[in-house]
Amino acid sequence: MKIFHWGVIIMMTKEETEKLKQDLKERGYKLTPQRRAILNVIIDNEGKHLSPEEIYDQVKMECPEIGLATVYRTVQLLEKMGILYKMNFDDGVSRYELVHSTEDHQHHHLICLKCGAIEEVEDDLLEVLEDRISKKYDFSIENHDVKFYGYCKRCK
Amino acid sequence: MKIFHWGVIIMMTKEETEKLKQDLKERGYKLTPQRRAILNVIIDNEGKHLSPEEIYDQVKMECPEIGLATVYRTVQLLEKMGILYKMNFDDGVSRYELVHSTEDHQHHHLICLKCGAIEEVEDDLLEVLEDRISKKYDFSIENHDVKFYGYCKRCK
DNA sequence: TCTCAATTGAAAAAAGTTATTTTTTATCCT
DNA sequence: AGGATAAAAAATAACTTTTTTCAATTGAGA
Repeated sequence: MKIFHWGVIIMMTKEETEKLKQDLKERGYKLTPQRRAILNVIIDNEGKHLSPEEIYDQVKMECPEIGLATVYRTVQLLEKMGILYKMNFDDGVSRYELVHSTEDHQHHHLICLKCGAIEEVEDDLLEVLEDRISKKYDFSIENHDVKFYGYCKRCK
Repeated sequence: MKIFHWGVIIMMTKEETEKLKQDLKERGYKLTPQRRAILNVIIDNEGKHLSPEEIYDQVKMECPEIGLATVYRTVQLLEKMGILYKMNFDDGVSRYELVHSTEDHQHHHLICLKCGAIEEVEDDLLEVLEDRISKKYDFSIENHDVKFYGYCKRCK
């Protein structure tokens, strides 16, 4: 386990690594050091919503010869496997976060218009609205994407 | 008024054109034929959520010598003036729609995962949720972006 | 260890968007 | 109307993010 000045770096446990290896194998994919390193960076930065470029910068510390294309390919793969969720905060890059297997709906995001901070909101409360829309528009809802723009406690 | 095989093309009325001219003048901008043509295309295609490229293709019928950069500059300007709203449906391009001055909140969108159709939903119903979030997270909400992904009546 | 398909890094290409430069034009002022 | 002037347009280049190509490498299983 590596320790940096700002705190403890969380890594995948042996069991998590085995689970990942298994998931990949089932689909005919391989567990390479690059893929493990990329996923580690994402786990280490939970809640930060890293872009491919940012993941690349971090992962190069562990894996200096890695290419940016590999990062793009890997996050795409992890998204397809349901391990990552791709999001867009209109800042010109795509950002990824870990899918929390405990939640059944995608959580909401609060985006500060001044400092750009992104906060996650567990609260859901959309069931009533979704039910109403499903019926009124004859549309079966699979997922939602809810963002609130405004000013955070530090900026308002 | 031009008639095409698929129906009637709606244009800005004299009054609307005058209003636009006025709005532009107040900010030191000019009403050029290109800007008028671009806005006409957007009005003609209400509900279609055109991308800059799509606007460009349409506007070239009226204005064959126009450049794509002019379309980009114009939609940016119209967005800054509060006439257009920029949106992102994760299909790789930004899309624009007219701001409806009658509604006080941005409406929601239903996006079909199969055919890609985008439907607008007037229903709001987010006040309760927004109140709760404002208090719980000490975050003042200015706007929201709510998308529901699923299957439309034709595809489900 | 051997084989083979999957994966990688490097570079080029694509795709979307923005900036630069020169020329044109809409508006304002007599 | 005509002329000055600042804004806008066209054309092109540049830029940014993401994807593709391809030869070389490597992981996983026999």
